[in-house]
Amino acid sequence: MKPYKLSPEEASAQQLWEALLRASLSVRGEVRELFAQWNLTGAQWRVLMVLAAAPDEGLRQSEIGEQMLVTGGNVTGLIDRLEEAGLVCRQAHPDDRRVVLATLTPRGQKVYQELAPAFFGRLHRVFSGVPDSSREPLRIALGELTQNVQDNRAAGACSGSDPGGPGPTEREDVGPCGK
Amino acid sequence: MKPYKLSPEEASAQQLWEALLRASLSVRGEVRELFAQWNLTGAQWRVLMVLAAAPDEGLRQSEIGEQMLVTGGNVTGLIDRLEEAGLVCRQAHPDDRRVVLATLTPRGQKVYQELAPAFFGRLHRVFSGVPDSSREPLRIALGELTQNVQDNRAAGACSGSDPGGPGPTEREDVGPCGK
DNA sequence: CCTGAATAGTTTAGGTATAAAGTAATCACG
DNA sequence: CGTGATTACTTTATACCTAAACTATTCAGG
Repeated sequence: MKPYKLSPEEASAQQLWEALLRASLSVRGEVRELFAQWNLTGAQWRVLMVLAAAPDEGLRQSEIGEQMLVTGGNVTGLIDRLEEAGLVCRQAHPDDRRVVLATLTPRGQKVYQELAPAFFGRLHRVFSGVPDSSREPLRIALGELTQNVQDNRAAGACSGSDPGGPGPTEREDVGPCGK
Repeated sequence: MKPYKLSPEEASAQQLWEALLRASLSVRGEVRELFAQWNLTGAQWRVLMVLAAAPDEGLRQSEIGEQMLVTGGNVTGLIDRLEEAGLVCRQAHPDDRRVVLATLTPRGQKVYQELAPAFFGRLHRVFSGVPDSSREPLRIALGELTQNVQDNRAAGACSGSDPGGPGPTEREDVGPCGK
């Protein structure tokens, strides 16, 4: 198995990506159990946070999706479950009947208020190993990375900056185990 | 809606977590379309990478799960689909009949060899905005963060370092929309 | 007004992920 | 040897997430 020799820059990018992925997976796992105590999931908590920071009239589902970087179909399901749990409520937009405005119910606000200290406290402990002096640079670097990806995406959508043709898309004639 | 006043350290942790999450989500999205051209997903590609770097006899499913930071049940499904696609093959362990060894089929090796340059190249472009001088510190910081989480988890499992009692776990008496 | 394009949300199909329960094989030890 | 605990994997139930197709509404011109 010749292991595809990476160039130095590619290797560095790969290591960075691996580290980024593992870090985010680890933190995700670390806070998951906390949410479980409130019968919540990470995604549901994220919706609560977004709505808690939103104006009183609430947010469109599309706005929630943008802030969470998830698709509209996903938001539909998320709000479905939160509505069923009585934490969020859908209201019709007064001027545009296509739009759904989501707001926290009193119950949702209560859950947010109660869980917030535990959540942010846990997060504080998780990140306690990162020295104060490293936090700003780290945050900046991650923000620039995110921005970079989004810019590349916007640019690549118009100009054909991807010369390589697409790979084989079919997958018939499945061979047996290689031995 | 009083917005739960965060302490400065909590706010800094929250910003870091938000930046980390958004960065990893962005990169994930960026490479997704590349995999789609090969009828692959990000998770499936990750399995191929792990197996490509593995010894010839292959890896146990549990080892794959450890490297990917996912549960065993997840690995079962992943390997199921890759096996069905003819990219991976399950073999019995010669000495321990509980163990399944997963290896790349010739077809799987071929797909890996073909997709690797495109993948690492795209990754290189994604991370091109991160200056060389920042990469090592960034990687180190992310690695320490991951380590920190895992240590905390191991420690917290034994000693009761989590004083706060669990929150309300029930969710009946759902109230109507708060207006 | 009418019609076609755009927009907001929902639905559907399929892959990803967990926790928890279940099955089969191995191991430890009396 | 046999039995209970452990280990490796699978199964089940549920939630997350995407892309793509669909519905309903609004908007822009003619």
